[in-house]
Amino acid sequence: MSKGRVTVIDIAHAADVSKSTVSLVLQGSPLVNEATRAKVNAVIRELGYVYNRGAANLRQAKSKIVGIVVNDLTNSFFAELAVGVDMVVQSAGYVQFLSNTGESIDRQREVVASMREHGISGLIVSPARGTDAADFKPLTNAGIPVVIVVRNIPGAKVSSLVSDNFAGASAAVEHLVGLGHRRISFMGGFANTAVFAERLGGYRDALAKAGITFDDELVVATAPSRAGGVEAVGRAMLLADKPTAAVCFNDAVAFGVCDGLRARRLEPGVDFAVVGFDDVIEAESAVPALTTISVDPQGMGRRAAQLLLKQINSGKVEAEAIVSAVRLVVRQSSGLALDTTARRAVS
Amino acid sequence: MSKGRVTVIDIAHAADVSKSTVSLVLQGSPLVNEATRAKVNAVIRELGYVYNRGAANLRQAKSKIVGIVVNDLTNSFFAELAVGVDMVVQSAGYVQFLSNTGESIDRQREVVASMREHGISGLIVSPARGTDAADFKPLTNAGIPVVIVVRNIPGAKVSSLVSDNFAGASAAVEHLVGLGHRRISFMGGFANTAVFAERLGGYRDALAKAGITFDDELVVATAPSRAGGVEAVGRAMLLADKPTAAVCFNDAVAFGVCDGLRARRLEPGVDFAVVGFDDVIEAESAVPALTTISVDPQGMGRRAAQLLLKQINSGKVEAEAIVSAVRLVVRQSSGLALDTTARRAVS
DNA sequence: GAGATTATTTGGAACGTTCCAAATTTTGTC
DNA sequence: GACAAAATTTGGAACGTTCCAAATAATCTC
Repeated sequence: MSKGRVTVIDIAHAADVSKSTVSLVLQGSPLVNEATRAKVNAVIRELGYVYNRGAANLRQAKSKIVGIVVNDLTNSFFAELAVGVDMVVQSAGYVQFLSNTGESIDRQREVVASMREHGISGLIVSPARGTDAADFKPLTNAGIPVVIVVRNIPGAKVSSLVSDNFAGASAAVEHLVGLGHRRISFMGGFANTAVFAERLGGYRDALAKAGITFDDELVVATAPSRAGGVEAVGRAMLLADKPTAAVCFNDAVAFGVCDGLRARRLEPGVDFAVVGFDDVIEAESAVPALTTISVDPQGMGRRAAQLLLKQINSGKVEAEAIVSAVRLVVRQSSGLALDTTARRAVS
Repeated sequence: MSKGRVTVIDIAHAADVSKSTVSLVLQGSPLVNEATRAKVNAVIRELGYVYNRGAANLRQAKSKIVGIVVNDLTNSFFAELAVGVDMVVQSAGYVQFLSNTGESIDRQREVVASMREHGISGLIVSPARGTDAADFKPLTNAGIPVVIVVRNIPGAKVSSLVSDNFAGASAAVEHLVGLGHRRISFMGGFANTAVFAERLGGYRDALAKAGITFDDELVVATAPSRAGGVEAVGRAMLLADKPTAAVCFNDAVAFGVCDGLRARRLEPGVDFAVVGFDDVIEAESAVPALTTISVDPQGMGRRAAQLLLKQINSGKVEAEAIVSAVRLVVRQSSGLALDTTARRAVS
């Protein structure tokens, strides 16, 4: 009693009841008499008892732990996502294992295995590039619900929650066309990813609808990072028929594009229109404020967590695919209508 | 055998050995014969056995779980920190509970309690503002090592790892003085925090060493965010004797200061020198690139994790206070020497 | 106040692992 | 091939909880 941790049996002795009764109290069962409940609770506080969830799980096989693995926590988009998940998970009385894979498939496999050993009862994952659809089979086979977020994995028979990339890119193009642009570039992103394909699809579709013929040269794929954005501008500006606007793969790229423009003495939002994708937290306060497609990563995190919890509680592993609506947020980086700009430049 | 999960006993039966032997194999004990080991391992793979760490912990009272709670994961400084922790924790075979408190003391208390119930064997915490030194007493009493990072809590008898705020601010001032500045403002941060006090202390000390008298008006405390930086510039520019340079509480503030300067048609790094603090990932690629005090949050995360693991393994809870060295990284935002700038402006 | 109800409490037996002490097998020695 | 020594294997008994069936206590009914 002096050394080891305080257990339910210690409480039982001290409160002069059986361990079963203590257990009932712990679970807030209505079966126990108010007086005994009070007595037990008093002893619990007095002895500084701490509940051992591990032992409980062993018996009930139902942990209050979910796992979340993201491919790049360094990217504030994913950090926001994690925060969103954390919020709902926390208030549902769960706790989350969080791991960062840094886009490494091996690491991802390791952490998922480790989480499984630790008895997670659900998993949210933003998969590393190149993740195989079969990688989550063991989880689902064991009845552990999995929700894939952000990046879809074609063929995986698990739930997914991705943003409407097609509609987003499409809206960005429409916006630029509305401002008078016709040479619109698509900048950044790795070409062999599902997200890239979806966004590029939206871009092409909107161009077609506007009667603008698609020009291969205007899509410049680079790393989806700030540096990638800088590189993209560099390549695009080598063209004979230069673009006057760009829809970027994501906000990081968009910021890089702004940097690159400035390095060429072009002011984003004045001399060149740029639209981002994601609406990260800095997008609003940047100069110029970034016109972008808002996907509300924190909200996505919350929805993903809600979906996961729903599946955990319902006990059915039926896959559900949600595409999350996005909306265009017009700020300064896309500038005024082209005509106006032209007039200003002349005067 | 058909329904429930595969257990060590199932393996034992299938491999025709005892459960003890299986356990030995699982732990990689040298006591077991190579042939049996191979046989058991084969069966393990074949049956798709997954180790139940919960059950193991119950017996050994030694989990492979650490907790990490941060006050604001949305801030990329802390996200980086978490990634650093994750790296070493992962490769040591541990897994981490991560929770975000969003500066809420109540939430912090909740998650720490929850983590404790889940049996963490160590905790790394970047405490929410206003955390009481006594809050971690129960943990340490139970022999669970705690490492406080980033923000020190005076009086807490636990290990801590903070960056050398005094030296950092001091170096920033020296750098600016070296460039010829004499009206140097200190911008951003909440005045009632330990970190603020330390950085302001370094600032004052360096001013004194340079023979510049400290002017109260030049320290403008605001929220430690981008918006706070904008606000700070606004306030500082109301002064009769305006500053020509600023050392900022952190990089977020510094970016805000740049925004604010631009809004006033001043170019950071040309018309006004700004130095940040933290060296977040965007500092390098921003325009202008931010001169800042590099604290390498990811490195801090790694060191914190190493310290924690050391304490977990050694079994002693002796508190250790580490202050992590910082270094000045000169980029463009602090500009050229004042004279030069002046000459350029005239020409 | 006896019998029937209802409310409360309670000992085991799990859960899946590790540990211990002891049993068994193998190897070595002469 | 008998004995000792070393190597390997093995049954229980934990660990701290929850669950079940059953026991006990309290209340009601006439």
